[in-house]
Amino acid sequence: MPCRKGCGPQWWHGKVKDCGYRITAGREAIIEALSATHDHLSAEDVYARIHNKYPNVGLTTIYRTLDMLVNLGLVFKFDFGDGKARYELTEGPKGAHHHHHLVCTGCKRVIDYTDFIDDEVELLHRTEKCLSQKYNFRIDNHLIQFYGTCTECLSK
Amino acid sequence: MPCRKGCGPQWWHGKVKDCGYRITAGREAIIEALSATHDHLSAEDVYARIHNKYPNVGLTTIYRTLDMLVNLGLVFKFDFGDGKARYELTEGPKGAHHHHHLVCTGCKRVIDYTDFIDDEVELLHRTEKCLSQKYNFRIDNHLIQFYGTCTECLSK
DNA sequence: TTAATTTTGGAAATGATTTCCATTAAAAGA
DNA sequence: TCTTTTAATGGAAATCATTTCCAAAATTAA
Ligand SMILES: [Mn+2]
Ligand SMILES: [Mn+2]
Ligand SMILES: [Zn+2]
Ligand SMILES: [Zn+2]
Repeated sequence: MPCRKGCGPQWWHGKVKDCGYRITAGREAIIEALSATHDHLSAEDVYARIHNKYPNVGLTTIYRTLDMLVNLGLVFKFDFGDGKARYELTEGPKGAHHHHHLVCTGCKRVIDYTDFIDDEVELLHRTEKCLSQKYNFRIDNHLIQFYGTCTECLSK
Repeated sequence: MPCRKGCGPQWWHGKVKDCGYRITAGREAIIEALSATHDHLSAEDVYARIHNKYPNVGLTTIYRTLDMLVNLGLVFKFDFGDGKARYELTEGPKGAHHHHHLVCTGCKRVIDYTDFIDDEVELLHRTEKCLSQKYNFRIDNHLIQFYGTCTECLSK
């Protein structure tokens, strides 16, 4: 018998519980917000998107939870140069959507791209293997970003 | 006749002047500090290294100058996750020393590496060409970083 | 020199993130 | 279900890197 809609065990519950953390309404809400978009949300963005449905989740909890999720590897934290940290799920319920970023230094807009992603990842893995050996450094993940000026900013 | 030691026109003067900026003692001091190391200095680090020789250069000037240098493309600004921005010359008087970074998420130590750098740069350029066309985005530079745990942190 | 303009440092403001701590809620057992 | 243990919470206050302001100083051009 299937559970009622929205009550089923979520794909991420395992990892959270395995690490000794509890499943709470706030945490559900935060992951729900991140799952619902491809945007790169700041902590306040998350707060704004959650607040109607979960008025009793405070900003502090959001910072704390995002931090926890980053440590668990469920969320990536980025600095796109606009003065606030931005977050994105590493993978959704449907699986990974591996991509890198194009960052406009003018307006701070961010574009996800996947072109050449396989080549990039392949090279990165090769490099990782070499580096981790040479420096005895355990590599968990990588970051690739291109910086420049977006269409909108160019036409000004 | 050669100029007195330390008084010669510096490699970076051209770019600064061309952009209408003046050459000042503070600016000399800041570039001097960055030139003297491969470390990734924060604004306060620069202040500390300069303060003896140039006691009248304030922290505000350092922030302002670093910002200017980043805009001129003479300096890179990084976020290695320790809560403060870190800076590094894009190229020294001897020319470019293109490298990428290995960042320890434990202790925030940063390792410069150049292994596979040519392959990386070649692939990045190929990708850049494609992306700039596809998204009509002018790409100025790129960032590659690997995150993980360094030797010291591993042995604990 | 003088005048016009940029640069400056220090104090104060800003704003994202953290810290504190008394209260609440989740989970595990009885 | 009730109880006990322990983790999680939110709101106020603190933190601290960076910015903003502005009158004074330095630089450049005339
Ligand atoms: Mn993205
Ligand atoms: Mn470096
Ligand atoms: Zn833009
Ligand atoms: Zn380390």
